[in-house]
Amino acid sequence: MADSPRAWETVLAHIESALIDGSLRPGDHLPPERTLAAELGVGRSSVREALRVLEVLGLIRTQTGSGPHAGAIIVATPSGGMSALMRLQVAANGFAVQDVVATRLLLESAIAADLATRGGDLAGSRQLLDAMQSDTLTEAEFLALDAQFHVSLAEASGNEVVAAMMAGLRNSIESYVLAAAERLADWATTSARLRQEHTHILAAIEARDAASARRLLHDHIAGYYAETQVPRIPPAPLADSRLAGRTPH
Amino acid sequence: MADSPRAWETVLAHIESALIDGSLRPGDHLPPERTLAAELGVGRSSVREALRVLEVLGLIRTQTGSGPHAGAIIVATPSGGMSALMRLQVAANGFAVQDVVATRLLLESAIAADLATRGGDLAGSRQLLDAMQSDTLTEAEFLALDAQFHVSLAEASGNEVVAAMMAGLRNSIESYVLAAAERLADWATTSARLRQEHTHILAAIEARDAASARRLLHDHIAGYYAETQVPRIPPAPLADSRLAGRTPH
DNA sequence: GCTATAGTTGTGGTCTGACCATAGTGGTCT
DNA sequence: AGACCACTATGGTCAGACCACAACTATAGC
Repeated sequence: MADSPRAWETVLAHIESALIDGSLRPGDHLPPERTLAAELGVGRSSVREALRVLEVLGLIRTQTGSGPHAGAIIVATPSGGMSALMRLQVAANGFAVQDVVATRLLLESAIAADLATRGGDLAGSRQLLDAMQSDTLTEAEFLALDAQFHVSLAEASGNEVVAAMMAGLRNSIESYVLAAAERLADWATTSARLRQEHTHILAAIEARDAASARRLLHDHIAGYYAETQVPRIPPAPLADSRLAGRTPH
Repeated sequence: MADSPRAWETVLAHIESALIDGSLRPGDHLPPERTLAAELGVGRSSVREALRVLEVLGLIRTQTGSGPHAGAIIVATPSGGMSALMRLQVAANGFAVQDVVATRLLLESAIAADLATRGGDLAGSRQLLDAMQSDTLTEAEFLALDAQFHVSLAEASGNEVVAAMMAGLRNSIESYVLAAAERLADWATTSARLRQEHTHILAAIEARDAASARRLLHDHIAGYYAETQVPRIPPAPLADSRLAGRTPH
C-alpha cells in the first residue's frame, strides 16, 4: 500500500472509486467511521478528515444518533460546496468581486436566452416574483428573495451545473450586495425598479424573446452594480489584484 | 461560546473572519495547529478538519518540517477546489456529464467572444497550440494539451472565476473525454481536425471577429461530443436522471 | 395486555496524548 | 572552512477515551 498519498486522501479516493463504479449512490449509507477506518487500515481521524471534506463539498450529510437515519449518507447538493468555495476564495482575494459579477452576468444572460428559446418551468420563479411585491419587506429580505429568484431561473433551465454555480456566485458576494443596498439613496425607488425589471424579464422569457430576455437580464444586473458602485475588494490596496495577475508557469 | 456549531466550523469561521478583515492574506502563515487549537479552545483534531477543508478548497497549502516554508500558508488556487468539487459531483451523479458539457460550451463561447472583443494575452494559448502540432503525441498527451489550451483561453480573458470554472469543468470529465477518444474510428483524422479548428479559433480571436470566434468554438466542442457520442452517465440506469430531476422541495 | 419509562446500543463529535517524518537550525568535530 | 550530527518545530497519524444523541429494547407499572 503506497502511503505517500496522505491517509485521508486514500479514504477520499476509496469513496470516489465506489461512487464511480456505482457501488455507492445517492441515498446510500457510508460505513461507520470506525469500520471504514479498520477496512482501510487508517486511523479514525484520517477517515474523519476525508468525511469533513466530502461534507463541505456537498457529497454527504452526517447525522448523529442511531437508527436508519444516522451516519453519513450520500447526497449530491453541489450548491453548498460551490458557495463555500467561492465565498472563501472571495474572502482570500482569490476571486475579485468584479470577476464574480462579470461571471454572473455572463451565465445568467445565457440562461435567460436559453429559457426563452427552449422553455422551462417558471412556476417557482413567478411565485418568488409575487412574494417580492410585498411592501413590508426589509432590504435583506428583499435581496434574499431576489437571490432565490435568480437561482430559480438557473434551476428552470434544467442545468444543475449552472444552477449550482449561480447559487455559489450569488452567495459569495451576498455581503457586498447587502452593503451596496445600504448605500442607495432611495431604496424604495430602486426596489420598485428591480421588481419591474424582474417582471419584464419573465415576460420576455415567456414570450420566447431570447434577445430581449438576454438584454433585460444583463441590464438588470449591470444596472444594480453601476448604481451602487460595488467597490473593488476593500482589503487589497495592492495594485496587481486588478487584472489577471496570472503567473504563466 | 455557542458550541452548537461544531468545533471545526468555529475554526473555519475564525479563519474566514481573519481573511475578510484582512489580517490574513495570501502568503501569510497560519499559526501552528497546536497554537490555533489552544487559542480557540478546541482540540487539535478539530483544527485539522478545518484545515483539511481549506486545503481541498485551495485556500491553504501545508508543508511539513521546520523553518519559514513549513506550516500552513494561505494561497488562493481555486482551480484545485473547483476540480475536486465537480469531479466528485459528477462521480456521485449530482452533475450530469451533459450538463457539464453544456456549461462548458456556454462559458467558453462567451470567453471567445469576449477575447475577440476586448483582447487579451494569447501567447500562452499560441504556445500550446504549437506544442499540439507534434505528430508523436499520444491521445492522452494531446488531450492534456487540449485541456490546457482551453483553460489558457479562459485565463487570457483575465477572469479568474471563469478560468477556475473552466479548469474544473474540464477536469471533472477528463475520463469521459479520454474514453470518448478511444471510441473514435480514426484518431489521426480527428486530431488533425481539432488542431485546425484550434488554429481557426485563435485566428478569429486575433482578427477581433467575435461572432466567428464564438461560432467556431461552439462547433469545435459540440462537434467532438457529437462525433464521439459521449455517453449519458453509465452507472445510472434510472430514467429520471435525464432532465433536471429537480425535486421542487 | 398496554403503555411509559429506563437502560442499551450504535453512531458521530471531540479531546488528549503519544509517536513518527520532515526540514530547517545551529553547534561540533575534523 | 567544510562536513556532519543533534536539536527543534512543524504537520501527519494513530489509539483510546469520553460525551451527545437517537433509535431500539426490556422492564415496570397500570
